[in-house]
Amino acid sequence: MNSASSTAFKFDFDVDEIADSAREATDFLKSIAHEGRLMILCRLAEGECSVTELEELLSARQAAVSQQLARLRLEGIVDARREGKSVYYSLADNRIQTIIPVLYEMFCKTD
Amino acid sequence: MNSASSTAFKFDFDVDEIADSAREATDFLKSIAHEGRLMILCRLAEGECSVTELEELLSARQAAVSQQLARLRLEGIVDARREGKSVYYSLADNRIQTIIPVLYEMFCKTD
DNA sequence: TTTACACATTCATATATTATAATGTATGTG
DNA sequence: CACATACATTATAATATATGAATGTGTAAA
Repeated sequence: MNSASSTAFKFDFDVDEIADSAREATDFLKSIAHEGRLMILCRLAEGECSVTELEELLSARQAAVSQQLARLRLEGIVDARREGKSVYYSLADNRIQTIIPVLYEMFCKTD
Repeated sequence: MNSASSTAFKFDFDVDEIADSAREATDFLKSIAHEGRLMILCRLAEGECSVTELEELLSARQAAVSQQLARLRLEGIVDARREGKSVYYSLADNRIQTIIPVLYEMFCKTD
């Protein structure tokens, strides 16, 4: 009697399935739940840009920015493209495009 | 030349302001970026329920559930109401109601 | 090919999060 | 009152995550 989808709650699918989705969702949320990464993603939502520009935007050191970018890259959230000396990053995951406006509405609306 | 809203990016508000919003947003995201907490919030989105029910839903120990609930309570995300022996939790933050359907759409849609 | 720049990676350390176990408190029941 | 149930809190240990310093790599220009 563990993952019984018998009664008790109104979910129309079983608990394991919810748990899987929850896991995916939290992985995603964790990767954007970081001040620097979120700012990077907000910036990238407006179009690709270089590491240097992100470095200035965040007033952070290059290594720190690069590290966050690496994480986002590994998770398939952003893409990197080299052009000359610079590397340009852009969004690779549509879910970011979906959630950014929602967050913007919640936290950046001046009313 | 720190919080210069001079040029360079297309943001129509300055960097400090973005950083503040980003901070608020990431605090919020962090509090929902946890498998157990997210499942709790999904459940509460359907209506209030007791700790025992949550305990069963998550197949987690009471202490663990209580701890996550405490965190959500402290952050003002949920409310608790005592009725007899049981304590019933419910959502106290509209932003949860806003974001849950978005996440559901992203991660739970069976297509 | 040397130098400089733009960026990535590695590693050590600090910090935050989480699970577990033990204990405490409030409520209801016989 | 004695006891069971429902939940909270605390301390602790394990683990994950972030930060910083140093070093490595690829590219371009001289």
